[in-house]
Amino acid sequence: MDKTNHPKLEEFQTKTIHEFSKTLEMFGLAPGDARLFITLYINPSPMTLDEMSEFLGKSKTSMSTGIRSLLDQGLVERVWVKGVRKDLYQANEELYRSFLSSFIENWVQAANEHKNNISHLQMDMRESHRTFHKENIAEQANYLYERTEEMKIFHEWIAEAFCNLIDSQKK
Amino acid sequence: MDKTNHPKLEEFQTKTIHEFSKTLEMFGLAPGDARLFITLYINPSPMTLDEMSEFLGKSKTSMSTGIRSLLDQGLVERVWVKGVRKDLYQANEELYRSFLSSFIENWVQAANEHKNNISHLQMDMRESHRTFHKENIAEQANYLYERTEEMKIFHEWIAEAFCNLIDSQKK
DNA sequence: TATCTTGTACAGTTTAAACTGTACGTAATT
DNA sequence: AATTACGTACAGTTTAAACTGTACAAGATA
Repeated sequence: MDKTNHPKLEEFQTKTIHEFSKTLEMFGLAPGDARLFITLYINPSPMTLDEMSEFLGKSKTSMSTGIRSLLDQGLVERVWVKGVRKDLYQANEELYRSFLSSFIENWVQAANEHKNNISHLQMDMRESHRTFHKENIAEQANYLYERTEEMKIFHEWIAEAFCNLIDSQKK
Repeated sequence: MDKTNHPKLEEFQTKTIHEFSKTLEMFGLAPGDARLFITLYINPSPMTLDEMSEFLGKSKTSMSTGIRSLLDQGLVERVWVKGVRKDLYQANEELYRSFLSSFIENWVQAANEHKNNISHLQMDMRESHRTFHKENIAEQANYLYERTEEMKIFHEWIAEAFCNLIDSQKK
């Protein structure tokens, strides 16, 4: 990490990565991506793929795909330094904002989407209502329908709760 | 699912499972566990391992380990029906409560734990402060320390935000 | 223009997770 | 007491994810 490094410092860096990684993984970030992100996060200056590769002891290809993934999630940004040919990357400033937009906003969006999909399912089910009644499986069908209704409410609650979380951070 | 079933109904059940599973997976539930949980959730009566096995098309062993996992997470409960030899299981009532206690409470706990671990790391780092200064890596070491400080605040925020989420549901 | 560098696509490999079938301990049935 | 039924431990298999090395395209350098 950076050019020179010291075994004791590196130990702390590794431990920090290990510890903080657990939290990010908890929220769905892949372990490898988490380690890569934190590596950038705790390094004072932007890093090249080769530097990351050396520090994490993984191939350059892994770093390339990992960085791509982090870029897509908005957790990392590319940085330009004139005179430097290699690509340089750094962790986006402000952990909260990154976290919020990368995870929580995605959850809200996904919750709404899944809810809509369930609504469409319900429409299809209503169309089959007569058939179910004829075949004497109305009980099961109705039960399923009730449950999908609960799922919709659940999704609404998720979306609302996490929206509030976003607002509470903005202020 | 139950004794008799109908292709059309089964199709809806499968689709419901597929759809709702995405949401539960988003919060860290393993795909297999999610499907199993939802199977129980949408079935009007408690199910045996054999019934789950047949419905999901997976081995009985898988069901056994899956159920164990769901029991540990408090998402499923065993149910007694006199005269029935086989173990019967059903999804815990109230999606919210299950969800809250199984996921969010765990997150809060984990966030606090990780924060404590980082605090301990910081103590160790302070002890190495002189060494770092001597070896001219004070800048990197200080930067790392600053970042761990931010991580602690981040963890506090996580814990608080999710605690509020729990409270907002209780009322 | 010819030569190096750098990032990434791709195929192949390693590693880990999910799943299955058999075999056995325990408890119910006869 | 003998037999059957049930759940799960365990070993082995299949499947998917993570990772690597080579090769190549695009851009910089000379």
